[in-house]
Amino acid sequence: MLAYFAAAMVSKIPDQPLEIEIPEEISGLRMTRQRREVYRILQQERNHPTANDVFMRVKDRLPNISLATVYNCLEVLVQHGIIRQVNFERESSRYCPNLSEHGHFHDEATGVIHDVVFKPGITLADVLQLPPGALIQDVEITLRGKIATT
Amino acid sequence: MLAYFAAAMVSKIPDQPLEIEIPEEISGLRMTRQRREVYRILQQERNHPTANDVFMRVKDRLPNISLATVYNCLEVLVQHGIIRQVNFERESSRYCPNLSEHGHFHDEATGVIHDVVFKPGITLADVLQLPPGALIQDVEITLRGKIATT
DNA sequence: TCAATATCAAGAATTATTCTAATTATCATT
DNA sequence: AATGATAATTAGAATAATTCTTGATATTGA
Repeated sequence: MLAYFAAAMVSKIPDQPLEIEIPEEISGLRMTRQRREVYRILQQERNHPTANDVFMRVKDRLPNISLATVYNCLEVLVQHGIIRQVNFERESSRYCPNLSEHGHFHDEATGVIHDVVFKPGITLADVLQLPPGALIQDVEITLRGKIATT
Repeated sequence: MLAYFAAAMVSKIPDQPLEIEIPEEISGLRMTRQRREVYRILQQERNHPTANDVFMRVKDRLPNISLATVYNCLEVLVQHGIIRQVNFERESSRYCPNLSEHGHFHDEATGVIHDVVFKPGITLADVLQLPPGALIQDVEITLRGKIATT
């Protein structure tokens, strides 16, 4: 019994970064338990997880959550501009809490996805010849390649 | 009977642009009948058709072609760098014979897809902060928005 | 011509995602 | 706290694009 309590206490020591506080509401969206945990995982796992990745991780805290709910949560978070959805070719969508304007470099050798930002002071409109009158609502810049090993 | 022949002759007058000649082989890829017709349609229809769009059009000339074959043809043409595959969000892939470096602006109001090029003299490496050693194999720049109606 | 290889067709299988219907939780009022 | 209204969640079925499988055809090279 003592051993059981000790184990329980030990297991409470966080091996993850300190828990992130998430408010009751973000951008007018009520943070339900499921949405909160989904969002928390995106904050912690910065490696652009898929819906299924999130599902597997979130089950630690909400064992009864369904994959459909994870999809629902991710969708509503995207719709409210709280996270971004990122697509590579026709692979599963990935999700990312980084809202600043950035693209993604997909290292084919390792599978790692790196965020890529513009050089300071440069914006997309500076470099592209857009159709006259174009009003841009969303931009996706995706690069595939490898990182040279020195 | 005469009327029938006359109608048949009239129907032979091309309403499409003059037929495009396609060589026996492109980039080391043998142009079979199916590949040739698929490629011809991409050359003619510059509106970024989906595999199914191509399938419907190609059936005029090859009534027995299957959708699987259209997918096969498109895939092998992409693999040989003869055409490009373009993805918008999670919609059906679209295909495009324009090989020059360019992005795509998707007008949400009309559904029209415009090719977008860099301003002269500017290349992507000029404007992005890439991870050190990054070797880029492929770039996808996708914009969504509307065209302002003056 | 004949064998080896490549391509094609038809339909089944796969996979990510969305939908449906039933249940549960939350909120605003009393 | 009970009540009704609304929103969220669940489980599993449905969907749609694409890929796979298998057997048939076509093409090439000897």
